[in-house]
Amino acid sequence: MAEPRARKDAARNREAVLAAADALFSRRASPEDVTMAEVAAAAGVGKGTLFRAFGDRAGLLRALYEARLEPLRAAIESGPPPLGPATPPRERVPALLDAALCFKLDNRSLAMALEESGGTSPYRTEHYARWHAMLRDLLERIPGLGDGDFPAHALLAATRADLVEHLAGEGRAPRERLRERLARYVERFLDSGAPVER
Amino acid sequence: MAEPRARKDAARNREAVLAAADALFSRRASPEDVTMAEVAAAAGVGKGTLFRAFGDRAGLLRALYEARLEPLRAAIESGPPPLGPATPPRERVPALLDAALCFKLDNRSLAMALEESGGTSPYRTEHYARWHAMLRDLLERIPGLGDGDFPAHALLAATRADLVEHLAGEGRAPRERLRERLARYVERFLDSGAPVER
DNA sequence: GAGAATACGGACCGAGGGTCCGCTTTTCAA
DNA sequence: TTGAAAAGCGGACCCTCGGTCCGTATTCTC
Repeated sequence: MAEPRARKDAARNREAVLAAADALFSRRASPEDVTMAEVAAAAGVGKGTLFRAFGDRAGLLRALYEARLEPLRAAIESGPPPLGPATPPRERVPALLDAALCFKLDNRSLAMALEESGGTSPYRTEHYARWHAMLRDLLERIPGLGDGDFPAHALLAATRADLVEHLAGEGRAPRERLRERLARYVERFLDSGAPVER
Repeated sequence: MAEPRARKDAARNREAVLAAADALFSRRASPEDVTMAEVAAAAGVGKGTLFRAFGDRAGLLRALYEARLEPLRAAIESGPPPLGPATPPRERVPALLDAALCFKLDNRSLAMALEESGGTSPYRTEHYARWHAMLRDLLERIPGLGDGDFPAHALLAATRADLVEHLAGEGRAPRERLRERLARYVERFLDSGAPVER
């Protein structure tokens, strides 16, 4: 369990790789054509080092993703409203989905690489489980909506990386327009079933 | 433009490949581990033939998918209600989405292979464009719902192959339960915004 | 400062998608 | 019917890429 603490050259190289990969994925259009050898070269490191540090391609992607996700995660777990835990579910759900969308917009190629690129299903990751569980719980706390499990999946599916890419890529729809459209969609769903107000 | 008509051995081989691939993809758990060489071998054909007939892996997948989709497509374009064109939008939308879900359930590995496996975005395919356009138009014909473009994407996203696989795979949720959950979700969306009746 | 532990890196491997080209089959016009 | 050009065949071959291996270099510990 306890990590025996990394040697300092190992730590340095790990950071170098992370930085290099980060840069490469931002620069390149398609995540497919960033090769592991390239990442290693860009980081000034051998392939062996890269693979020892991250296990395999998926591991590198996951580490990168997790790193970029960190601030958002913090904001959700202990930040101020509307993302933080003090927000009532009815407002927090749209806020979370908006945040997810923005994250995908800001990290398009990386998100694509992780969610789509072969082999590993995006639904089997730990962070998807977190998002889904949180959303499900919030939904079930909103009166009038019943079971939140499927809706949570369905709403998250509306923010999937390749859909976002499809809608935002090539200068199709500007960021704000997309956010608005998603917001309207979510709102419509939340308003249904519970004609509480008005 | 005009296809110069295929030679008969070419036609025969094309069918053989299609059949072999169909069988292989049904048999195998993950689409990833059906190799092109394998397909060729199973069809009793050389790799060259396979690639000449379908261009590349994605082409083969597309052709297979299109073939399996054909009956459904016919039912939608000219069949009886609730899928056919005579159905009023309010009932046709749920019917279409249910049909999409069932199709994914019945063709899990193939759908996974096509939608997910690297390179080509599932959103750039011609058949996605058809589904989306149809759904969008229907939605916009339902009073009270405004722009149907994004909702059409979002609703279709709820039937994506890997999500379906995630929910149905490993004997998690039985077919009927999934259909019901999707139906409820769609219904909730359609009921909102337009408190027409009641 | 010595020895053990750990990490380095790039040569190497295997798999799989895709191509090439000499040979066979089909087609079609005479 | 026939013969030659067009179309197709197939599997050896190539190349890229993820991943491994191992002799060498660096770091840690005492």
